[in-house]
Amino acid sequence: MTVSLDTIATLAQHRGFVFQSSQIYGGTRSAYDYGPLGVLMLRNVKDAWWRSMVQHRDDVVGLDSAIIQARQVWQASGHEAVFTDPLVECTNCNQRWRVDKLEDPEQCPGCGKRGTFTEPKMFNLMFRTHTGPIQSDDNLVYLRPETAQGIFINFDNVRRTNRLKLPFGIAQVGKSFRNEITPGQFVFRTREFEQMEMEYFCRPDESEHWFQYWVEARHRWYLELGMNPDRLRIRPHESDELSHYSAGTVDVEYDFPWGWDELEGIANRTDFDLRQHSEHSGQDLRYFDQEANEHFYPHVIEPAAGATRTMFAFLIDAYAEETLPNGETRTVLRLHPRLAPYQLAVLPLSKKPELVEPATKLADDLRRRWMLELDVTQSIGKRYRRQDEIGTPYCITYDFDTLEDQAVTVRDRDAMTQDRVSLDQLTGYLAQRLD
RNA sequence: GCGGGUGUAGCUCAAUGGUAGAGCUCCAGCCUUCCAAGCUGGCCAUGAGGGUUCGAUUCCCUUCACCCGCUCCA
Repeated sequence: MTVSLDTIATLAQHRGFVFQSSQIYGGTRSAYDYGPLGVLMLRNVKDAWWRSMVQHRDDVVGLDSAIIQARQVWQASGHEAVFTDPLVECTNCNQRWRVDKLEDPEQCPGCGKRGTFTEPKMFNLMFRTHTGPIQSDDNLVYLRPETAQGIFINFDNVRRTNRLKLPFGIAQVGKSFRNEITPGQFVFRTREFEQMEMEYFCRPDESEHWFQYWVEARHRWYLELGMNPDRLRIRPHESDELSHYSAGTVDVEYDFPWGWDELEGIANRTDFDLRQHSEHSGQDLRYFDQEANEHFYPHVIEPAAGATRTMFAFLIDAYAEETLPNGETRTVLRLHPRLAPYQLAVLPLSKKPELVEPATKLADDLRRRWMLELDVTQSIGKRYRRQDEIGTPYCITYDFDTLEDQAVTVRDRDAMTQDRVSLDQLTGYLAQRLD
């Protein structure tokens, strides 16, 4: 099932997953706003990541560092230099090139013409602002372009206060900001985005082992949440596309409507960051191994995923249109129950108070445990379709028989089958399927 | 940012230099009651700004946004 970007973007906006930012003013393409369903699903993606990376492990702890950090952080990390690229543009073929990477500064590698370049323009991909109300170069700061550096600069704080021994990891979920030249592909590339990053610190001689370990672990995470294996792949970076800090990187890629593109990068950052911050700050960030009685810089394996684009990929992956026996088409999001915005919908069969009142009580009871929508309007079939389209795994129908037999109908999203379940067994029935 | 294309209700599409229509969706009421039924009514649009004109959604300019390509990246 291949879904077009248009179709999925329309569904997302129509059902309240994602809205274009500043829409009433014409919109800005830098960012998107997450609506009632989107915020639930995005949170579910981040929760699933956090459970897998922090809660279920005894070797990884969490962190939430500041978006505004000292400018020196970005000087030490190399971002201030690397994220500032002078570019020239060829007026003949309209391609753009980094000046420092041109073999011949007069000749366009694209079309081969000479002397067709514009003047170099500076592109700084970091958002700039100022601390304090007075704007000057003295108080220039950047919005973080990645969450990773907040982890590195807290490496010693976290290690010391939590008495951590190698190998161990520090995980963080949060927003980052990059002045991308061209945002696009809906929420895939935006200037404000959310990352899920973990830095795993280990002995240098174990870094290859942990690199392979995390590539495998991260790949499995997507599959366990129901992503189609055929649309997911692991792609090692070529040596010429490695970042300035990386000794090896593989991407986890998804087959998006426009082709394979990156969900997550798993990089071997070596000791680059800790070494840089030690040298720039004057603080000794080496690790002391008591048994070996030696100081050294740990190496770092970094699984860095985009939260917003991961949610987007799950949305695309779950989308299906199918023809029903009666010839109608239904749209259904086959989302993993952990990722679906609502786990349940409670649907009284009729609007009559004798059904709506007890159904509301049932809903209030169930929503203490699961995210749930109560829907009273329109026909039951229409409400099923509505829930299908937003991925709700189970609909609970409260009908006139319920008043007699104290049982409800539980309808399955994917198979469209129905079970009659007595009210006193309902929680167990649902827990078995949802938790 | 550059080149090319496109902007009419939430969606799909009409129409027009002179009061912008429809279907679906959504909401309310009636009826019905397990897979998008029916009837009645209702809400909602020419992306924004400027110009030409007696009058602009229509013509012109600018801008914003979207799509394709280049580029960038989680």
